[in-house]
Amino acid sequence: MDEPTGKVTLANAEEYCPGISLDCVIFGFHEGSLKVLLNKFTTYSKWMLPGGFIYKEEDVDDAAARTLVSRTGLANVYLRQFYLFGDVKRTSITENEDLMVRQGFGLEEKHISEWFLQRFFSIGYYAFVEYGKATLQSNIDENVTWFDLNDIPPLYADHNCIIEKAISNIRSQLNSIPIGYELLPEKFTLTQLRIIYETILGEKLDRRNFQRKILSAGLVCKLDEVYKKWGQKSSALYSFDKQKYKDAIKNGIPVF
Amino acid sequence: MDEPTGKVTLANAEEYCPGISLDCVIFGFHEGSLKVLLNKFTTYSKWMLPGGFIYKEEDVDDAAARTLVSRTGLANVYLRQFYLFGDVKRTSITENEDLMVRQGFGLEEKHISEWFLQRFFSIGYYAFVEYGKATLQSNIDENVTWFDLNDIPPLYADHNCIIEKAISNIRSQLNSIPIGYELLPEKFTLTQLRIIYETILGEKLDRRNFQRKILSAGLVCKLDEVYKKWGQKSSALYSFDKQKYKDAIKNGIPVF
DNA sequence: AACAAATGCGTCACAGTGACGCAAATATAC
DNA sequence: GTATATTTGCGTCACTGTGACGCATTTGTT
Repeated sequence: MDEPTGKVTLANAEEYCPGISLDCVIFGFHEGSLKVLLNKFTTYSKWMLPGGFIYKEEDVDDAAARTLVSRTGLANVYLRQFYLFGDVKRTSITENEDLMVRQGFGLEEKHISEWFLQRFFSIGYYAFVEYGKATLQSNIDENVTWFDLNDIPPLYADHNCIIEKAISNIRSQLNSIPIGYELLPEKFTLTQLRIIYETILGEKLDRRNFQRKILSAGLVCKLDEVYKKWGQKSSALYSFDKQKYKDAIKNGIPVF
Repeated sequence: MDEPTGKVTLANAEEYCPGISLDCVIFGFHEGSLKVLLNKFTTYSKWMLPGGFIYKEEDVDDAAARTLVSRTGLANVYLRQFYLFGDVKRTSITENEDLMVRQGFGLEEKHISEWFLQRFFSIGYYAFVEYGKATLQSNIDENVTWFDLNDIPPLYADHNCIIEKAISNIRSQLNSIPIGYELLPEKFTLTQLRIIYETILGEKLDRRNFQRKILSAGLVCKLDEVYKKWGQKSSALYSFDKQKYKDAIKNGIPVF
């Protein structure tokens, strides 16, 4: 399984589709690096991807959006299904037994253990959110925190693999994914945008060539303001042209 | 649900993961056009994508490969998962009731109807097979036939949408998918290869530019033989360089 | 014999790309 | 205060890939 939202979830197992869950790789950008949102049950040792189950009369995309709202408070977020993880060994029964017991259930509670300890499929989604707008919904049962993408601990089940797969998926489609538009605040510098691309691609990009390419795409426009304070020379701020962005998405024109 | 392999399947429902199935969009190339493999129960009116269920201790990829073997006799085929179809309304209960009755089951048979008439997820796979090597496994209960991609009838459930989604998916990744290598026989003409790309892209390509581009990729090599008989002038035959092809896949170099 | 269709080979202009140069602005070290 | 490192803004240059298209040749059809 992958990620109930507290003890209620397991107890209400019969409301959900059996044997299937979803996990979200939620990306944010802050202080020059990409972040991923993770959560952890206070009773359990490992961090997990924010996930959830699917109600019996609920579309999968809706379930994913619900999962996102429940962790970040954000709706209408860029959210895409990218893979179904369906190997038998992707979850471990002993790991799930441990989790179940720590959540306060006895292994002899058949209606729960039969539901929870079976083989689970998980639908992978990735999302881009504006870091500053997300309000992390931690509570007594669950911690929710951003982790630097370069500093992810060993996670529950195959969740490390799910993150890897999300990134390789994004990388291969980077030309048509509006990653910067979704991750950055309204005003941003081209260096910030470039770092996002460099992180996903895993390589340095030439600053001057990157700038030329971005500007020639015509989706960003230079503002009069400048961004000071950080490093050395003050740099120009840019903003996305929302209309041209919508046209680009609609017409399938490469975003980058 | 999507496609049992005869009456046995429904009767043995408890062997499979509930609520989830898989469907394969199997492409072939013959006589200048792309084909898709469809099958139909002799007792039922609509054609379907070849699909199947997943055994409780079986990886999803293995289940997809098993489905492919059962319809074409082919193993080790290029086969990729591309999407999970998870909308509540993707199947219709009345349509499935009809199918179930025509398969010889009564709606009052609870263990079957509860399993079969519930909401179903379906995992989409696409495959490329060499048309001439596939041996279609029709039998008394089921017909298996190639359909021209431009001549697909209205199918069971959302299977027309699944085909559309497969094509749009392939189109967006055409640069890194070895579609020609998998679909064509060992010796082929560049015109055949070009038709495949034109069909997927839905547009005409300039013959001379296409040829230049393919040859510059270095994955095909010209043979001494020529292909006669078809139209007018005899054309040169080409063949894929298997070693360079493997390197290209391994190193992630664009295939086209 | 004229014509249509397909192939093989080539040209040409243009846009995009990678690599890199250099001056100006700003913070830190001495 | 001066030197140095870092980052930004603007530009150059050579090369490649691409789209558009020309034209002779081969072969089947009328």
